[in-house]
Amino acid sequence: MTRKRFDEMGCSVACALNEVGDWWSLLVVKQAMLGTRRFVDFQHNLGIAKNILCNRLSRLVDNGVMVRVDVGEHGKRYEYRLTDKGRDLFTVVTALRQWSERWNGEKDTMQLVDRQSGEPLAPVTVQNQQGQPLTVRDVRFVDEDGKPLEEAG
Amino acid sequence: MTRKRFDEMGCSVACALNEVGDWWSLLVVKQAMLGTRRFVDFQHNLGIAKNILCNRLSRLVDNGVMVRVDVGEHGKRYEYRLTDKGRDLFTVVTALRQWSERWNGEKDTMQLVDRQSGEPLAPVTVQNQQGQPLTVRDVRFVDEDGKPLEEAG
DNA sequence: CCAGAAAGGTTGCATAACGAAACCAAATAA
DNA sequence: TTATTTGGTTTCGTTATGCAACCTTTCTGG
Repeated sequence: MTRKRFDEMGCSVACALNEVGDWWSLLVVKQAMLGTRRFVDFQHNLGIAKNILCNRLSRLVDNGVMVRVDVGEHGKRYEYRLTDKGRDLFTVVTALRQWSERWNGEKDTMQLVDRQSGEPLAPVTVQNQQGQPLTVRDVRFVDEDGKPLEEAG
Repeated sequence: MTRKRFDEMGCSVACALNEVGDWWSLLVVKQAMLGTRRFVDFQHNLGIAKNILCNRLSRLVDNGVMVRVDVGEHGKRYEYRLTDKGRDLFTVVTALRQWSERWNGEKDTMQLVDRQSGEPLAPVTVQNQQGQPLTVRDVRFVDEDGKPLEEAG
């Protein structure tokens, strides 16, 4: 019995979850955003089992989220770094972090600030073209022809 | 061997993933945002096994992301609806959707538009207090005292 | 009212994912 | 040279997942 495949459901959310939807992948990406690059550092900072970490890094590399860079003199020392695709997950990770802090309280000692001003970040929001924030009730789901979807039932 | 617990790692991202970090939870939430409320509708629209769906809905209710509302005349017909906490995941789901569309191409027939103007949404971004978009390189990670973190190693 | 279908689960079983620890080869440090 | 670090793989036991069958209560058609 293989896990349900999410990349053929015709849903981009499912497709994204197929790549980073397991328990560990986004945490590895988040850790990489903090500057971690070496296998052992991921292992110690996350408290993840070695085989799982090995598997996750391989999957992230296969999916183009990270790259394995050879930094050894004779080729047996590696670094794992984010690609542009991986760095682009910053929005997702930050939205998730803020959501957790809003609803579960401040459980994180770490804070993110604007490097230039030193001020904390603004809450991540969905916005329209004019930059006004939108809730899920302010949007409509339409198909490719622009017709509204009624797929509740 | 129980799964690694993410809610005691001192990381709000991990804490969030502890609640919605499995393969299915965010898809259930996304489906609820489309208007789905009934057990069988989730089942058919997602193609999820009944016991898994049952388990996920229970977990989402336990975590305050959804509520089970009794809609039967004599109490055996239910609806599952998003709470405010659940609706607040709209940002996360939308960021994930847009990320997937940017990097994996348009695999979704569905589009989100502003209900008022009918225009497509703006890309979700992390912003500073002035509303200027920030990448991961534009931010600094600091501890509670404002001192920069150097936890790469 | 009665038969059948539908809603919302639960249970059993087989397979896949996961975690901890042991083991291992190459490269580096002492 | 020996010890240690790095980046894994293997083994084994537990947990998660998928599928199908079953079960109870509630609608629905006649």
